[in-house]
Amino acid sequence: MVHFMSSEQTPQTSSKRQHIVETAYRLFTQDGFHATGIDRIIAEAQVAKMTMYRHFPSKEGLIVEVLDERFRRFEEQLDRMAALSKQPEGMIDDIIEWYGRWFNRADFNGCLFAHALAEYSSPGHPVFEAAVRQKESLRRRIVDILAKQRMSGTEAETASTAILMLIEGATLMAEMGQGGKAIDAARKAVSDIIAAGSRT
Amino acid sequence: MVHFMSSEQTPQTSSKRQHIVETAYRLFTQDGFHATGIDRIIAEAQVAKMTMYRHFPSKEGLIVEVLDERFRRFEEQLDRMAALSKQPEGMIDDIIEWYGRWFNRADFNGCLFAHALAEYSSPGHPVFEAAVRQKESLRRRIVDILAKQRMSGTEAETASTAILMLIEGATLMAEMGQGGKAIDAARKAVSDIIAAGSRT
DNA sequence: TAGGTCTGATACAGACCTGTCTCATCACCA
DNA sequence: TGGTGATGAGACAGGTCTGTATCAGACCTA
Repeated sequence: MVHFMSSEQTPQTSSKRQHIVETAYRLFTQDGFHATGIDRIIAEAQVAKMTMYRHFPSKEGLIVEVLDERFRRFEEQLDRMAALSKQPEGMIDDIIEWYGRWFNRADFNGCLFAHALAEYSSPGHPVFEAAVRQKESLRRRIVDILAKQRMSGTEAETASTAILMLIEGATLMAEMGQGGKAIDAARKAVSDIIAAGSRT
Repeated sequence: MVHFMSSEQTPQTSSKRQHIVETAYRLFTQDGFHATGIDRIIAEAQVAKMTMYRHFPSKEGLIVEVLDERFRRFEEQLDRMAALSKQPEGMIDDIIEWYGRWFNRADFNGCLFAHALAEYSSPGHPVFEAAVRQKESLRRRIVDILAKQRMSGTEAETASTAILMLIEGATLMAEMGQGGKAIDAARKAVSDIIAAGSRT
């Protein structure tokens, strides 16, 4: 019964592989992508270099996998949050508060996807595309929530863009140590935007 | 008449020095800070390595100088814009449109200050601090404009934070090729926020 | 026990990194 | 003309980078 490492995702993911991804995530978040070397990752993950290169084709491949893995977790958490709240009215506020709690975590260090855009800014680059996926998905979720609140399609497109921008801007402010103020302002701005959009 | 290179800013800035700063700015913007090596900068600026190291203490010092220089240009342009428009009512819209024109430039590649925060995320780091200066200055300008529109102090603090977040978020969206949509949404959101703030 | 797989450890190649040093040359100015 | 400072060119040191190769041992399963 010969079995090769099936490409991409194995049903039962190797624990070594997962550990490498988690360590890389932590280091990429702390120090950035270019500033974090493979040697550092394998040292802190306590695996051999060849173990890492057997699981990932290259550092770039590892970065994409880290982003995709974080994207999956992001989706799971938002799905869970959506399942909990019954009516759509408070869901955007819930997302804002969820970001606020994230900002207060000791290991918060900005949005890894936004940082990936900063370091790999070429459209078409696998890292760039992985980052864009997350931003597009978040905006799509906001559009759906606004639609459930009976906002019209064109209004929801515009409002969701504004709300996404507020979230991204708030994350940037949180990197500068002003997360609390940012969340307060975002909460109020979202309320103003939705009120204006529903008033039409 | 012996004259040393006076520290920091010489009245008549060396043209070599300025050329290095401009080349470094272009490369840092295109490829990021860590991904851009000194060798590349001096090759494209067509100066010797020692010329660069005589003008700047280190790569980090060059980065800070590039950011500070861009910050000065940023301030100058906003000052000029403020001097042109007579009444404060349209000034925030002017800033939004100004960002919109920037997004459409061929050499647009996101905000260098935001990228600096992504790559140097430690508070206290000179690069980090240089980036924070620009964001704080922009918010301060918005506060002043809102105050001139007779918005109350506490309202203006919150609204300016929201508007800054919209601008930063719009810049991120523009990096993903959605600058037009972002500007439209920002324009409307700013209008909603100011209307709600003034209605109080 | 035997064979195959995964892993750790480590050396290595080749490139690139920052920063220093030397030396020849050029421009300017007294 | 002679001196002075700025510059160009390039070697160099010492480190780090990504990625590959090799070999010995651990582990599991037939």
